[in-house]
Amino acid sequence: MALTARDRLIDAAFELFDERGYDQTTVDEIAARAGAGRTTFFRLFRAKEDVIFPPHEALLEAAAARLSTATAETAGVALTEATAIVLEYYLTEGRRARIRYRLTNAVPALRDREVASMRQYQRLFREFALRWLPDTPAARLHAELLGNAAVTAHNHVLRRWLRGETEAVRAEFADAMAEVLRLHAAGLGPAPAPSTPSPDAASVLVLRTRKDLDRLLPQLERLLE
Amino acid sequence: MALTARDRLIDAAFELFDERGYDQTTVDEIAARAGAGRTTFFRLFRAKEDVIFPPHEALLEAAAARLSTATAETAGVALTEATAIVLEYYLTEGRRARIRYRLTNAVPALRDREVASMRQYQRLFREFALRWLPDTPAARLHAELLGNAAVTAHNHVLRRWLRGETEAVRAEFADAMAEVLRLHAAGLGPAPAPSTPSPDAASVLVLRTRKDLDRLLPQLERLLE
DNA sequence: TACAGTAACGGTACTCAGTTCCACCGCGAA
DNA sequence: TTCGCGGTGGAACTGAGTACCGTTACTGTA
Repeated sequence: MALTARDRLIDAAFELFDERGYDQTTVDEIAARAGAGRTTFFRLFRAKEDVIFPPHEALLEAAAARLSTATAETAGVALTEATAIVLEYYLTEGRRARIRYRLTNAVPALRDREVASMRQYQRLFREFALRWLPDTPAARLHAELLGNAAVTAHNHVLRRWLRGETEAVRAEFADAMAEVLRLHAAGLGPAPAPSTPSPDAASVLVLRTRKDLDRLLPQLERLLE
Repeated sequence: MALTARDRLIDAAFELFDERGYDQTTVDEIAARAGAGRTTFFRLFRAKEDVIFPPHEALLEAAAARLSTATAETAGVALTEATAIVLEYYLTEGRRARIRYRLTNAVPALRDREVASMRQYQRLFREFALRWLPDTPAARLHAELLGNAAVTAHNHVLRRWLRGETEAVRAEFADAMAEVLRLHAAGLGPAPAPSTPSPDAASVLVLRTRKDLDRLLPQLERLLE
């Protein structure tokens, strides 16, 4: 099966933006290289900028679906994993994520769009946090802070990876989210301090191979003594 | 002294946007009502959107100036007051702040611009927080979280005021910033919360006791094989 | 096979934001 | 007066985004 027009347009856009830069590329040129018409481009993408951004609608839906299964006890894990869905998408993008990162740093319009799209996730997470909180002004502030903190942790770790500062993205993200949840522990759900970690907590470990475990075990035993 | 062309353009823009809406108003119409030319508009404002937004450059400078006087002991107060400078500007705007709030809620392009401009403050506050923190990955995350939290607290309270949900903006903002600083106390300045464990690997693995490790180890080994 | 309905496609022309170039005006200095 | 010179506005241009419309390709139906 041949690539869809949508895929061809995305390919063409990344190629051209990478070669000449964003402002130096017109929508006509993208459409031409993709063998499509201008009209088709704007039917498939609301604006020129949209062609290089992740499918945030789909990611938002996936994240919302993950959140919908949470209980008060697993809220922290759910938030972590919902955020991880977005992170995983970026990780699968490889080369494109790097091109986009360079472009968003260079072109103000793209950076603005990127920043603005984060707002959607913040809202989703805020509404999620509000489920477990009383309807008070203080709680609404807490919910907003937590939602923004989750997105901040995500972006922070993602940017480190995009800059080549780390390979252990998933581990760092788990660390960052754990820290976020610890900071906001007072405001969300039952405090994680008590000695019964939920069974889902294992998913936060981000150990991928047996070697990871061997490496971490000595540290763990020392810390837990 | 007559109003400057800049002031007349701002007045005209608020009037027209308020009367007809943002998309239904062209730059030519704004310039015409202000008795100026199109060229003058674009010399004074980089884009159509900019004409209704606060002078963020000046506010950023003022905030930075306030921050520059801080010591490690007064960092929290400095951050609060620097953020308050921005809040105070909005409070002096009165009617215009309300018009802008309605417009930014209705017009995606304006909301995006508004969100993007917040990023400047986040960066300023992050750099400020980094002054008092060691140069470690964990500290950089803390700095970013704190910077974003300060902006979040500001926006949260400001929006409540814009929606008419409160008159006690300054008091609520002080409360919110106090809460933010309390949450991030572990990461900034002298910690008022004594017994908080430092963020280590231990906080990620929700293991709290040696017994937890013994219990989970068999499962882990099985999973990782 | 022919035909009708429908959905996607692509071309054309339009509006308007933003840029560039240039001519003009007022004003102070030599 | 004449020479700059900063501020101004007009005119033309590029390109994003929209509206309209004719054409093509793919369905199901007779």
